[in-house]
Amino acid sequence: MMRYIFEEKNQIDIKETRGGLVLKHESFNPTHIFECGQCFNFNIEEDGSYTAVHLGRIINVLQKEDHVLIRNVSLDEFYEIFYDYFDLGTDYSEIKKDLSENEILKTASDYGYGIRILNQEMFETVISFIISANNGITRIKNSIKIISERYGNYIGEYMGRKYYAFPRPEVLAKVDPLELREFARVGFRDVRIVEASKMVADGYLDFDIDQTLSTEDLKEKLMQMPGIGPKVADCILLFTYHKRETFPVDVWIKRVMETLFIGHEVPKKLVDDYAREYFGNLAGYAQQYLFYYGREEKIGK
DNA sequence: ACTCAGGATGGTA
DNA sequence: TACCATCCTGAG
Repeated sequence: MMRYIFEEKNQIDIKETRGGLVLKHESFNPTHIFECGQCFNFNIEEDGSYTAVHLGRIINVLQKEDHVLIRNVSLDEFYEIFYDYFDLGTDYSEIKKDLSENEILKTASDYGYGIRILNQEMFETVISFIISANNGITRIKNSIKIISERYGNYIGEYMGRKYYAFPRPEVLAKVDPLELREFARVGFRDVRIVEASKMVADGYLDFDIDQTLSTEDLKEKLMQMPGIGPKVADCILLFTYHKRETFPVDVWIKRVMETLFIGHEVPKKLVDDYAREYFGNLAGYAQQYLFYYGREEKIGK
């Protein structure tokens, strides 16, 4: 496992220029990172760049010919906040190499080259994936946007658009579910969101303590919260708690696994067992490559 | 007009 | 323990 980890931050090639930060990296593709289904906090600009909000900062990322241009953050901010967010301490070329021993994963990881798993903020991830239950990406993003605009703090403007931070748990905990439903269009997820917010506001989750729990125990703990079942819990484990051996099974990844690996329809739990057995501690990465590849290419559909 | 979407929940067998 | 109908909403 250690061989996938870089130890020094200075191993990435990034320089400050007047146009922004120039990042030269063999495994970093903004489109694949933001469109592979792991996050909902970004906005696509006219020039093809992605603007995302993370921990109260607005960052813009644009793919150029031989580098990635990162705008609106200083080099210090980048190292301080976004190095971890973009998981830059992990060696994805090594992960791809290992996964590529399997032909299907070679195809999928070549297809989704430059995907990186974002290390996202806890509360925002919890609420975002509670909203994601039986929901579509467009509507999920829209709900989160409205919640931020209505209950979050104003951060600033970028490329003509105003941005707001995702609200703190204490704020969402006091919101009337009916109001949430009316404005954010979250439907039957309204009470789940407020109740889960109350638990987080009361300190039910603690990143450092939770981190010491086994993946299995932490999953059970997460599933005690309203709106969090097996799949949502897995997403939180993978995208917030760095539990990369997790393999969230949604309808897409289920179809992909049944079509490309298993050969016939099986219950979701079996897909999970199969994948975790097959991919081991790289299951989370494999899931992202397979999900992106499968959804874009409509595999099994 | 109509289906169904990146599941969770509560009830039933 | 394993299934199953039901749950808001609106994009396609």
